[in-house]
Amino acid sequence: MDTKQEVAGRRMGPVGSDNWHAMLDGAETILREEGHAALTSRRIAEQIGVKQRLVYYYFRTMDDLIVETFRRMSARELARLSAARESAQPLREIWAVCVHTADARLVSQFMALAHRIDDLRREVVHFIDASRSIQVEAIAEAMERSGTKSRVSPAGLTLLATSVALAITRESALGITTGHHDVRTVIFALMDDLEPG
Amino acid sequence: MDTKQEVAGRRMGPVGSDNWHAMLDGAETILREEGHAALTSRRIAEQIGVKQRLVYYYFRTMDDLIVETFRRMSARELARLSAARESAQPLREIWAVCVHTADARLVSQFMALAHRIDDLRREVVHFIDASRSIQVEAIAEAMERSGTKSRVSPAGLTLLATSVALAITRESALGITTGHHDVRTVIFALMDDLEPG
DNA sequence: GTCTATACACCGATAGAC
DNA sequence: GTCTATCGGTGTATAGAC
Repeated sequence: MDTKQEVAGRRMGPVGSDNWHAMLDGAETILREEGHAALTSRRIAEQIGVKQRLVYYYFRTMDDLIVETFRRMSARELARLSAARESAQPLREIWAVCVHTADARLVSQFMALAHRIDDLRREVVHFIDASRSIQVEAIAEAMERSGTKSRVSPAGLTLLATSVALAITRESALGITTGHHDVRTVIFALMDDLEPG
Repeated sequence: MDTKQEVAGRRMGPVGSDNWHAMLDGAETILREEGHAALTSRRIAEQIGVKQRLVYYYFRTMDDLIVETFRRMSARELARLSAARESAQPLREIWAVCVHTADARLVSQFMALAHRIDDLRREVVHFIDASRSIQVEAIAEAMERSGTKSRVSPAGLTLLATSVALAITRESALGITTGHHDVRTVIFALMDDLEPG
């Protein structure tokens, strides 16, 4: 994690260094608290106490920085999902990860940015594919182990669960709660069948 | 629809006039095709063939224009939902409205902007509340009429359906289709029970 | 009503010193 | 590695003529 880069003859800062991480931390904070409009090189520099020029020493463009921010975050999230997958109660743990760590605001900012930044869109697609794979495996295994029959395939159940998890976090952030409790009850009843104990 | 306004002594263009609508049309198009970053007064003026100054004759600020764009669009959407609600097959019609007209890109742009613009966030909350009311009523009535029993309340079913409808449109736009077919099958099976014919 | 012209702030990105 | 300084561009918004 100390690879120096050189792009088109320009000296670049080491990937994975303290400043590098600090800048991504700053980007995350700004995105979460102020939104994409405030995510500028100057704002990031101010946030972590360096000069604006330094941002361009570590990242070739602002878009690069944004993509890297998402990449680091999604890697972290996938690691959490993998860990949950291998826990004693995979389904409940995965549900907890989906509901508690997916910051709805951050997600909406990245989704909007993915519209414009092709590399980011590719990363988003990769993240959704990868996380869904983990979830589908977990559900398929739980169905087999518990002998539960369902009209819905593991892939279908996964889409259902992730959809409502995201909707619940998004709406909660907006102060909307209609139907949330009822859906949670259904999800937990389903998990009681699939993952007893 | 011809109310002239005056704000802080500044002459303002008539709400509902041709130019007023043209500007909102332009804003929608730009948001859909280029994203929020491209939504500027200059870009809108260019889009509809007027000078940039005119945008500020019809709208006090860009944020006002954005809020108005969402307001007009959500009113249109609510009208569609109401019409679907009173059709022969309300559930199927409402599902069609949710899946086909909710442009996932536009939604993500507005959600991201709502982070920053308080008035927009209020409009978004109002829209979600209003549309959900219509949907819950439709489902409750269908359950009663068909005598269908369900573990899930109408509000819960509504949240489930709207969540997956949005997820399906969003993911389709990204080229992801895992589980989509299976979930659609479940939804349609459910509607076969609730709304025979 | 619609325009020209413009003030002013801020942004991304780079050159080059230390 | 980190900095000062700066260029060129673009954004919001307003004053005031026609």
